[in-house]
Amino acid sequence: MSVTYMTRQQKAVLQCMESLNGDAGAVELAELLHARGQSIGLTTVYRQLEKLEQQGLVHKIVTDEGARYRFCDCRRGEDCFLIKCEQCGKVEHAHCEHLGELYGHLAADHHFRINPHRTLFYGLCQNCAGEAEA
Amino acid sequence: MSVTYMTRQQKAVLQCMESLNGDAGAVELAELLHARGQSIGLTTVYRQLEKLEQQGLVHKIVTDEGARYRFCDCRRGEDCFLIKCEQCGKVEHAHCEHLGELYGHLAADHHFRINPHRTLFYGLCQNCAGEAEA
DNA sequence: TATAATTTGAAAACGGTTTTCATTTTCAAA
DNA sequence: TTTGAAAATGAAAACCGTTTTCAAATTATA
Repeated sequence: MSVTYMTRQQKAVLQCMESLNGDAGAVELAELLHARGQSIGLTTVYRQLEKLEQQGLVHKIVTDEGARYRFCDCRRGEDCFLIKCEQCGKVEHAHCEHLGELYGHLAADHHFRINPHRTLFYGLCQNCAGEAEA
Repeated sequence: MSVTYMTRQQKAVLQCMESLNGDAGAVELAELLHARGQSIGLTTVYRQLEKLEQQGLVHKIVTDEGARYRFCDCRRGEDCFLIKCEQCGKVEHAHCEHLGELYGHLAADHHFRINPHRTLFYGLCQNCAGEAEA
């Protein structure tokens, strides 16, 4: 990035991701931008998302129904995780204080260095697990 | 499944998955079957994989480059996990005795019931992590 | 048999993503 | 300021894994 300026489109995508609560798909994001009066081609949205991902500002989460992107406001290290409910489909972001230990163990003893920001757990969320029991 | 017979194609897909060491994509599997002299349409391969998945015999793992399927020989409960190396792209299957604890904790204290067979960790495998350090 | 139900597979559709390429914008040099 | 090179944009087309469609083939049941 030896570039000194930011294009209108770059700013728009970054801002939109920053203000985003949760995650969004690329097409969804383009629609959001259009709704806000920003004219941006879908191709450019993809390109900017890729850049932001490379800079570590945005995380790309691949699910069974396409990629989702979320702004990384997570400065809490390795204790955050993403889970997609297999029933209702929602992707949630949560924290667990034991995750760091596990990842440390996986690195030290199993030689796997986990990237928490792309790792996606599948399972049942509280709501759906509750319904399943009832 | 109130059906008493198995079609030639059903048998072929099941056998192929059973004999598979590791995981394969649907197209890959169809090619494998053709190479073995089995004539099967790609559509049927997809359909059989879906059936096998519903029966719990085969797991579908969604990665950043399409779905992969693997035969479930895992009777070891919740200690197995799947990890895709972000560098070399290989999906590995490994075991960790601490995973069960974590999943228990996530269920009890965070109300998330994890499905270990679909959950995919991203990170670096031993090889690639070694190279990164050197 | 005859008929109904299931399975198959080629072709078409689908949907998210990437590529292409001509145009526009920006930067840096003159 | 021009001017020419480099970078960014975006519409259209290509891509690719997957799903749908539908007519033909297979199998079960009457």
